[in-house]
Amino acid sequence: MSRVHLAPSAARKGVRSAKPALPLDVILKGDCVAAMEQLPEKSVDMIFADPPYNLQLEGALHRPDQSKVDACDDHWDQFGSFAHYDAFTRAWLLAARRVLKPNGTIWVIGSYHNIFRVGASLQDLGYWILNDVVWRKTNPMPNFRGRRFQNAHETMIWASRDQKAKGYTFNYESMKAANDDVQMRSDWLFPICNGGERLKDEDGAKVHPTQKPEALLARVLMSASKPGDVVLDPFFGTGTTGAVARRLGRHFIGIEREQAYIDAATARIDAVEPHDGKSLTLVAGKRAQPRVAFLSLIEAGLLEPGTELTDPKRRWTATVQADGSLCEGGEQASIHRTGARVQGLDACNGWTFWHFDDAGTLKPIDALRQIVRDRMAAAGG
Amino acid sequence: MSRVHLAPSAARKGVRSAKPALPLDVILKGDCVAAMEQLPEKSVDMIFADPPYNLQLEGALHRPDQSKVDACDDHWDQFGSFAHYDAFTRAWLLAARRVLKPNGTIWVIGSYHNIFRVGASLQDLGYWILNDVVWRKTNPMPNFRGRRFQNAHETMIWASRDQKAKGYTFNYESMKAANDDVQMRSDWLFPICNGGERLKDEDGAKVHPTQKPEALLARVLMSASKPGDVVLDPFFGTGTTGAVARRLGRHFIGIEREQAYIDAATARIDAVEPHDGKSLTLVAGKRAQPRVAFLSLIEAGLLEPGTELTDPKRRWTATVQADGSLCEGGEQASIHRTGARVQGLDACNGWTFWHFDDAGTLKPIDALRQIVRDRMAAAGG
DNA sequence: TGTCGCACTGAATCGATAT
DNA sequence: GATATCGATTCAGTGCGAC
Repeated sequence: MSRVHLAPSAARKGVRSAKPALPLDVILKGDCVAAMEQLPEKSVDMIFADPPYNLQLEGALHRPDQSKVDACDDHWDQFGSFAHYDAFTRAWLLAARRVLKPNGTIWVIGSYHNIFRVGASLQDLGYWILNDVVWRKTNPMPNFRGRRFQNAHETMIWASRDQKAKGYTFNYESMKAANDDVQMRSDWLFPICNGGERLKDEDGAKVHPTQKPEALLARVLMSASKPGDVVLDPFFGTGTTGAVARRLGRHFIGIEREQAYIDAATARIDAVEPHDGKSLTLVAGKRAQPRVAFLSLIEAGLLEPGTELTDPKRRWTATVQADGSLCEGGEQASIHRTGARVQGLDACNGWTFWHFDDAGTLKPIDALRQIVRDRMAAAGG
Repeated sequence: MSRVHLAPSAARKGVRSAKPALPLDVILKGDCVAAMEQLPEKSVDMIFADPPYNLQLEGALHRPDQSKVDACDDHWDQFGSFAHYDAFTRAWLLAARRVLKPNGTIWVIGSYHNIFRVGASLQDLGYWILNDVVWRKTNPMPNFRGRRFQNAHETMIWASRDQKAKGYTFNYESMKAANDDVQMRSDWLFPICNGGERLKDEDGAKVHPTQKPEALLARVLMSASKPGDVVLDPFFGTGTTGAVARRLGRHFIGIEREQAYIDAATARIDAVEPHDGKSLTLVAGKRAQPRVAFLSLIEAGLLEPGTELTDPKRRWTATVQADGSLCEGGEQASIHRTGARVQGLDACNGWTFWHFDDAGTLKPIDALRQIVRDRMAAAGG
C-alpha cells in the first residue's frame, strides 16, 4: 500500500502525539478494508462513506430527444447479487467500526438501491442510528420514461458506534443558528454537483461519475465534527470529503483504489484555501417560492373534487378532478393547459386564471395556494 | 376470524364475480399473516402497510429460536431483537406477496428504526423497488434534547411484485398535470395528522399513536391505483387507508387485531362520503389511448398517397405510400423507421416528427391521428 | 456588453404489443 | 418464450455562440 501525502502544512501542524501511527491528510491507495485494518483502532472521530450503490442497469437509457444517458456502469459498482453486496458492506462497516473512536460517528450516503442494505448492516453490526438525513436535490435528473416518480433525493444515515455512546459530537446550537434559529431538520436541500465545482478532464468529461457537492459535505462536517477532528473517507473518489475537511480545519484520511481519482483529488485538495472557523456560514438552501402542486389544495381539503372553477368573467367553467386535473368539455388536463385551451392560447397561468366561488365572490385559486404555502412555510423549500 | 362489514352499499356494488372469495370493504379481525393466508392469491391491486416498528409492541422479545432476550445491552442482543423483527417482517411481506396481483404494488411506510430492515426484506423476497418516497412533515415533533437533527420525515418504499412486472399502475400524467406540468418528485410535503382529523376518545386521548394523515394516503392511492381497485392494509389501525379508499372510489380490505381500533375505523369509514365517480377519472395519456395505424389516416381520406411529409425544419422530405409506409431516398419503411433513418438515430416517433403542409403551416401528422381517434370515439369506440 | 437560443448534462435499477 | 415493431418520454441548470 502506498501513501500519497497531501497538504503538508496541514499535516505538520496536525500531527498528534497521542496517535503517532495515524497518518493525517493523506490518501491511502488500495482496498478500503485492507487499508482500514492497517490503521490504529479507535483513532478517527468521524467516517463519511459514499460506497458503491449497486445500481442494476439493464440496457441503455435514452432521453426523449434520443440522446444517451451517461450511466454509472463502472466496474466498481458491479456486484453479483444482494448477498455479495451485503458481504462487501459488512466487511467495510466492520473495519470502519474498529477504526472509529468510541464516541465517533459514521455517515453513509446511498439511494434506494443500496441504502436499506447498508442501514440493516449498520444495525446488525451494533452501530446505533441517530438520524437518517434526506438530501433533496434542487435539480435531479428527470424520469425520462415517465414510469416512476422523479428520483429527487438520496439518503444519508448518521450513526454512532454503539447505542450507549452518548458523547458523540453534534453542534446543535450552530446548526440551529444557521437555520433561522429553529432546529435543523433531517431533510436538506442542495443542488447536485455541476458547473465549476464538477471536476472534468481535458476532454471535458467528468472525472468521477458520482462526485458529491461540497455544500453537502460541509453541512455534515459542520454539524457532527469539531475543528481538528480526523475524518476518514474509505471511498474517497475525487476527494470532496478531503477538500471540505481541509477548508473547515478538519484532518482527513482518504482511501481510494483508482490512481486517476487519487491524482484528481490530490490536485484539488492542494488548491484548497483553509478557512478559519469563524468565517464559516452555512448555505441556507431555501428557494424563493417552493412549488405547490394543485393537487395539494385538494389533499388539504381546500377544494373538493367536483367543484366548478371559472375564469374572472365566467366565460368558461371547469370541474376539479380528484387527481389534481381540471375537466372541461370532456377533456382533462392541468389547470394551465385547460386555461390555455379554452382561450385558444399556447400558455396560461392557471393559478390566476381559474377562480372559485367564495360566498358569491370569485377568488383565484392562487389564494388557496397561498394558504398552503403558509401552512408549509415552516418546512422550508 | 371474524369479519366486520362496512359501507354496505359500496360492498354490494363492488362484488366481483371473478373473485367471489375476496371480501371487499371489510375489516378482518386477527393476525395479518393468518388473515392474508385466507385470502385468494393474486387478488389485490395494491397493498399499503404501516407496520409497527416498536419491538415492544411485538410481544415478548424472543430470538428466532424462542430463547428470551432479557436485556438489550450489547449489540448481540440488539441483533437478536432485530432478527426477531426481521422474521416478523419477512412473514407478513411473504403473505402479502402471495395476495398481490402480478402487476400489483406495495407501499410500506416507516422511520429509520425499521425502514432499512423492511427495505432489505422486500428486496430479499423478490419485490422490486420502484421509488423510495419521503414524507416531509411540515410540523414534526421537535428533538427535545437537542442531541440530533429534528426527525422531520418518514420514508415510504414503493415496490412492484417482481423485477419483471412492468404493467403496474402509475398515473404519471395525472401526477404531472397536478404538479404544474412537471413530474411529481419523490419528496412530498404534508402536515402530520392532528386537529379535527385526529381520532380522539372521550377523554381527548389519541385513539391510535401513529394515525397517518389522509392527504398522504390520498396521494398514494391517486398516484398508483385506479378507481375500483382493491387496496389491502394489513395494519389497518384506525382505518385511514379505508377512509381514503372509500372516498376515492377504491375498495379496501383492512386487517386489524385490536377491537378498539376496529370500532373506531368502522365508525370513521361509515361517515365517509365517496366522491362522485365523474370526478375520479384520471388524465388519459397517450399510452392509454387506442392505437391507430398510419394507414388509417390514408383510408380515412385525411392523407392522400403521394403527399410529401417533412420534419419541422424541412430538412428531409418523404412521400406517403398507399400502403401506409413512407418513401425517402428510394427506401420504403414505416413513419418511425424512416424518421430514425434520415436522422441517423436508433428510434424516432414518426407521429410527432413528420409534418404535412396545411395552408402554409406545418402540422404534425399526430393531429390527424387525433381526428381519427375522435371519430372512433364518436362512433362508440 | 447584454440577451437569446440551442446544445448538453446529471448515481437511472425508466415498455407494450403483435407475431 | 423470443423477436420485431410500434412509438412514448425530460427538469434545472450550465455554457457557448449568435446577434
